[in-house]
Amino acid sequence: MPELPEVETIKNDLQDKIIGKKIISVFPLWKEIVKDIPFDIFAKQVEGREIVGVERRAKNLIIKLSDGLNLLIHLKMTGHFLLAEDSARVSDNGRWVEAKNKNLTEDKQNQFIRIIFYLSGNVMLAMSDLRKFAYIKLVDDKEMAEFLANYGPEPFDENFTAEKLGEILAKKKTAIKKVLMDQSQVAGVGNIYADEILWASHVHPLTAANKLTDKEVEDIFENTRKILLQSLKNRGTSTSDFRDIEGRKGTFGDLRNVYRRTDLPCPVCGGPIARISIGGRGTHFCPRCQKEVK
DNA sequence: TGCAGTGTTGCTTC
DNA sequence: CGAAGCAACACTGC
Repeated sequence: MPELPEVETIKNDLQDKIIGKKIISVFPLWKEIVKDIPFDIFAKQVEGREIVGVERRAKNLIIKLSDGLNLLIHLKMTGHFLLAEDSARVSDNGRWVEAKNKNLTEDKQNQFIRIIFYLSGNVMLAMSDLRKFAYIKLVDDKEMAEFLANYGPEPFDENFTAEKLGEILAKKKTAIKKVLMDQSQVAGVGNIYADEILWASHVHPLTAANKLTDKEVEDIFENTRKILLQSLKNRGTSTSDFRDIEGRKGTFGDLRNVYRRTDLPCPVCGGPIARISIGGRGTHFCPRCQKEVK
């Protein structure tokens, strides 16, 4: 589940590897990954363009192309990129075949390649996505700006403060867990980090957002930054599908305290972690440490 | 073995 | 209009 730290990891790696390269050609293994326009039109539009930047906003990855066009990419749950340098080729079943990149395909998660970009300098950029939820859209700068305007503040934006978060939460009377995961309120937090942030803040996930004390809001704000940064330093969470552009797993999963730890002991009090469903999502918390529901 | 669970977003329904 | 529910999909685990 690529959330902020996972998409940021991909962004950073891609910035080092693909900026300045030209898209020579695009090879589809599943054409429908490109939304809104036919694949052939898409291919014609992007071929020959230079990659001039890579950015992230919320969980979106944006690959900026020359002359104001952008690849707007959402990885949804199982999407990830794989980059291969030198003489890589692809077989018609979507698997990398050249020996140099064999380590990438031995991992089952890497075997669902849907599209490949052949770049200048013998670089091949593939997008893998087991569940076919991920998409690529071709948008110009104006459409991009309009789309991104729907999102809430970025956790690491210097203008985002505990006070700003407090103003957002005061307007919502639903469960804090839902608000944290709502991309139009706060950008980049998904199920894994919402559970971890609330545990670290000693806040029960069902607590109404507008009933939180100033102290709790401050804790949630601080822990959001702290946990996302810690995960970023660990190159994300790979408890299931996430891989970086070299096919490697992130290590934050080893550091998690509650997410997917149902019935295991809480690292602080030793009591069993509980699992409930909030908004249809599995939610993990410690009933002793996160007691109060207001 | 069949079927519930998994998770993000956006569309539909209330 | 806000909020809840579900579909999109494919694989895993019980």
